[in-house]
Amino acid sequence: MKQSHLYVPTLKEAPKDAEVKSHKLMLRAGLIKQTAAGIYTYLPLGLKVLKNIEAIIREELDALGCSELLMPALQPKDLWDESGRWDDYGPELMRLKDRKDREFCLGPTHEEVITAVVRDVLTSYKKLPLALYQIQTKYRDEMRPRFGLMRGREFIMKDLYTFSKDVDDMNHWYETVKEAYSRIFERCGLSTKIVASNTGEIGGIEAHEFMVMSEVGEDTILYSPSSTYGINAEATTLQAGDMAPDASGPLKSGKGIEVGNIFKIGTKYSDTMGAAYQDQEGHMHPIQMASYGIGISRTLMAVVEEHATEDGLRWPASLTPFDYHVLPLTDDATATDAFYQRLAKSYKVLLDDRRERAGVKFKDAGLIGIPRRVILGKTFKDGFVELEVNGEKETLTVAEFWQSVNA
RNA sequence: CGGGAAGUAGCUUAGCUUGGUAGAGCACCUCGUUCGGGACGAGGAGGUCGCAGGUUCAAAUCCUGUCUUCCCGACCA
Repeated sequence: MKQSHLYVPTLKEAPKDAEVKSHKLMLRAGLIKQTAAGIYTYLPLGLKVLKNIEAIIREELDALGCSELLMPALQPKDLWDESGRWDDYGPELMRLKDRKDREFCLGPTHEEVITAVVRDVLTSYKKLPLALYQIQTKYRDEMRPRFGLMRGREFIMKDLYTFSKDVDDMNHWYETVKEAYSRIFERCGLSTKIVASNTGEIGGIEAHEFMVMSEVGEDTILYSPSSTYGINAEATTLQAGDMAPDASGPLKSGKGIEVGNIFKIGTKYSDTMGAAYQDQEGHMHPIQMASYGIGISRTLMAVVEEHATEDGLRWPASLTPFDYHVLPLTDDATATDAFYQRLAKSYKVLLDDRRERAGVKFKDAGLIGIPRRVILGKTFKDGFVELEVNGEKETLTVAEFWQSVNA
């Protein structure tokens, strides 16, 4: 990909609206642009990373036997009346009317829709279990959007719903997805703590959240430094210094970014919306549901927050928008283009073909943070390139370079 | 929603106290010199000073209202 075609509007100075590191950097590196409070445009570079996160999620969930579908963002009030949440949800629900005055909302979550989608079909024990997920834009009319992608009014989320014949099977899915979530975040370069939480607006029996510990996090976490025990402070009367319930030592307190959550819902929606199946004896039972979310746009922000320096992004190999950033500093377009074409056969390559001075290219490359940088400079005509990986620079002959990249 | 702050060119901002019709840096266009870590010089383009009303001979500046954005808090799958 030629940089002149990609639209990467980098900024020397961050807009004054941004305060936290990740927000400033995402604006400066040309990943996002604010469109309204808590509403962002994902620019090409940011979108590429989002797609990489999504690909990891799809791989892990598909491996569990989950299937992807896509539900509408625009949802009729009728469904929310069935569950009772039209009245329960409060002003966070984005409500609107069509030209005939029929009421709708922009979905903050999709329990109602998914239940309506499956209830006519999942009427026999033979069709259970089932696990369906989507990646979709969600809407919440937040009182106070915050910190760029951290808390938006429109954000991208993966939501998964499982349908089970009994509590044991639901519990099995719950544990299986919990493990998959840990793998997903690990592959994204994030270390997460799993903490017990409130079941909140969705309702249900038990819930856990996946937290990335960070000083810009909005949740307060109590955790045991010597075990895996952790709990969201809003779900407990425990305090920092108290003995952990697993007796592993005194609890510590820290801030966390909630990047994922999992809920055992039980039968709240199957009861109110009539999702039931017949067992072998012909008896009716409500379907046991669970739901599982990953804030994809928030995960992007958490990755930036955790990995970036004050001066630039730093992408984990699994998420990087490009494998190589090629910076030609000479006028020999023919030779550099040939080099680029060859490398691009095997890798995702960003070629800085802009007619900019070397300093500008270096600064922008540092901002964008592609892990491997190839500099085609003064000595390129003599058969040398410079390879910079994680700030470590070495000079190679072109032949050595091709050998090293196996291309 | 309570408290605080701020809206002047794409970004950062000066000017506002003491009213006289807008200035800089970066970015952009032209020319020249530069040419490996955000170059320099000269010239140029770009602004309903968030919006509306009021005071005044005159408003970016004073007054009122309103919208927007950010921060703290409360709230929150």
